[in-house]
Amino acid sequence: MNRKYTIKDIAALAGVSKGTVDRVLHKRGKVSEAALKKVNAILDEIDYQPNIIAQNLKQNKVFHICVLLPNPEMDNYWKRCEEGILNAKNDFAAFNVMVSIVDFDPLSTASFNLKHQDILKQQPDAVLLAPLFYKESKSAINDYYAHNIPVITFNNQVTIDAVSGFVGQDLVQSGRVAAKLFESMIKSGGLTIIHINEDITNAMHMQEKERGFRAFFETLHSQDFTISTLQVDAKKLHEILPDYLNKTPETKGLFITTSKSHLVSKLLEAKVIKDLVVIGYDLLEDNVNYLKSGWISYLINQNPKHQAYLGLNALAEHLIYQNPILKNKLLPIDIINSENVQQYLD
Amino acid sequence: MNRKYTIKDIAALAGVSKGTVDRVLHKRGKVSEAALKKVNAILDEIDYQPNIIAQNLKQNKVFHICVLLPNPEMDNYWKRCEEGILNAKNDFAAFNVMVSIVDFDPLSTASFNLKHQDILKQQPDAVLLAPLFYKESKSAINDYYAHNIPVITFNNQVTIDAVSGFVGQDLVQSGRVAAKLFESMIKSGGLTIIHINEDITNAMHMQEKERGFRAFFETLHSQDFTISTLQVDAKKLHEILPDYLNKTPETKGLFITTSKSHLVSKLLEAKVIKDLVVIGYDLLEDNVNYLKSGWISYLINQNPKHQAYLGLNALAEHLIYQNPILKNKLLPIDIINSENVQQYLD
DNA sequence: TTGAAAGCGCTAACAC
DNA sequence: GTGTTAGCGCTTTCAA
Repeated sequence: MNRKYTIKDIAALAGVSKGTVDRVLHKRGKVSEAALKKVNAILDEIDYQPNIIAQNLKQNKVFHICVLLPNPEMDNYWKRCEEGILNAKNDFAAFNVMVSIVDFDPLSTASFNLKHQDILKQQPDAVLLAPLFYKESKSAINDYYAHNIPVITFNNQVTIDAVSGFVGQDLVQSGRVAAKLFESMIKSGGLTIIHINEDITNAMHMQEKERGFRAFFETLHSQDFTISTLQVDAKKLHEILPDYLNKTPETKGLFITTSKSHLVSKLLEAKVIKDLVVIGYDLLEDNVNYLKSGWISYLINQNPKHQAYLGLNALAEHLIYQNPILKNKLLPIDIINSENVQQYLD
Repeated sequence: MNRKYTIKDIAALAGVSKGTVDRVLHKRGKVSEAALKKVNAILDEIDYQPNIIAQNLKQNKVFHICVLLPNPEMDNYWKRCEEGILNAKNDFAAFNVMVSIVDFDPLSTASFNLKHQDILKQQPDAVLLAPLFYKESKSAINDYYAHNIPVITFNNQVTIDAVSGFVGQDLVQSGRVAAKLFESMIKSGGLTIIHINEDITNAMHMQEKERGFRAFFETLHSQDFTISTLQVDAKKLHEILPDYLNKTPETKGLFITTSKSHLVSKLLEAKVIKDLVVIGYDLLEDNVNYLKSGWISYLINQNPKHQAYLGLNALAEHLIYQNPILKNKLLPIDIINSENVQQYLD
């Protein structure tokens, strides 16, 4: 009674062979009206759950998933993504899922295109993609679609029907989270959104965060806050920022829309500019250190590791179990301070 | 070349039969010196990974896990645990893992003992346990240990060697997180820790949170804050709290150590007592509503659903794959405000 | 001490 | 149209 029904059971109950049951279940091959009825009658009564283990064993297929990822050596952020991918790879090794990471130069669209072609040639069963470059990614996704290869994107969203799913965060909402944190710490004054450009790949990210941030204060209808935006190149930060702060003494908070808040904190520390609330993104080592020493008040965790893990996970389960792929998997926007950071690092 | 080695391959390479390979791999049965050497020589050269799918299929075992849980109808908190359990149950249904939830009355140790005996009689393969009552839980865990049944506890920690593992949060650290949040919002004044007792089962929880909270301010070495503790019965809150606040006008913040912060907010709302920072626990519906309307500043998420899910997950993977059980799995201490609450509810 | 063979549940090729 | 059968990788029983 504990045992689950098998096709053998059903065959016996319906008075037909296992083959016929299989044909009914999967609507493959020809089945007579009479047999169809008998089998369906049994299926209606019992709760048949196919044994996926046996299914998998029989198929004995090797699934191949490619991951198109910015070179993890270039940026700690992608390193953490890689960790998530390796975790998932490990989890599914027993299910004959092979994972190859193909990395491209995050500063070069040419490199992206090249590596994309490499993957296409390999004819993988599915692709996980960090779509850094909007136009190129769109074109790549269409290529995969044409080859019937499901694609999940993570980190950056590319709105295109050819993509099977997305794993990431609501960036507009993430701007609102930062805004709310400022509002809880500061009663009034100037808040400056700082976009630190190292390359152009984050442009969309930064814009959406700014949008959410400003929207929050607009709905507040408060005259107490003034919001400004400062767009600055990472290399020029050390000249521009101190100057800016001198000219705007009413500034009480800095919202850094990328993971480079440690650059800002380093400057503030060097010039001993205290009493500024700094909120940034991502648990990079430098950021965490400044969080612990108080130069950064909060970090918002984009959870790159988990994003990548979930993306690969979804693809693997899709291939193995035919699980449908969620169109949009939005992860929580984690608020991190010096006291809860440790558990997020593990 | 993509295919993995099978015992058949090894048998062929070593010039023995599959049976012998199996005996060597699992050290079962008698194997001649010569055969042992040959097989081991092959095993040293290749990277053999047993096919867990086939292993599982062959064993065709149904695993039975019992969950001893406070009745989910009594408290929304346990309801969320139940959801996590059902999720995990669903995930492992394909692997012949059966999960039975056995609920006890969270106000009665007698009920706990009774249900524990019920489970013992069922002789499950593993047990997930919410050890509400310290003494009784300890005794129950010892019983399971005597029957060689692995036990994972969640939510409450019971320090005893007979337990296989624990999934939960560092409660002392969680008190520190709350303290840090207050410190970021309030420059000086009185902070009151409120323990709302409905029953005695949370006593340990509350004490540890208080310990972390006070420790944070002690290491601050600041004279700006005074910390007090208020222990109050839920039914008497409406008389005692307003009185207390009247007598201590310096009070700037309330730290509610249980999930009952909505009771406090309800009172503050009714009496229109604003400008008090309230921090509480858990994403119960009432709490979330007060968070959104601003009567609660932050909630700390204990993530009961995920705790239960991970506990069951660990037991299932232990039974299926013989995965070792982590002694202590500490979950992140999530900081929730009105802007990031949504994603945590999904 | 060892090999051969059956069988877990399912699929697919093959007779009839 | 339908039943039979072989086989996925592994375990286990049974002879030898």
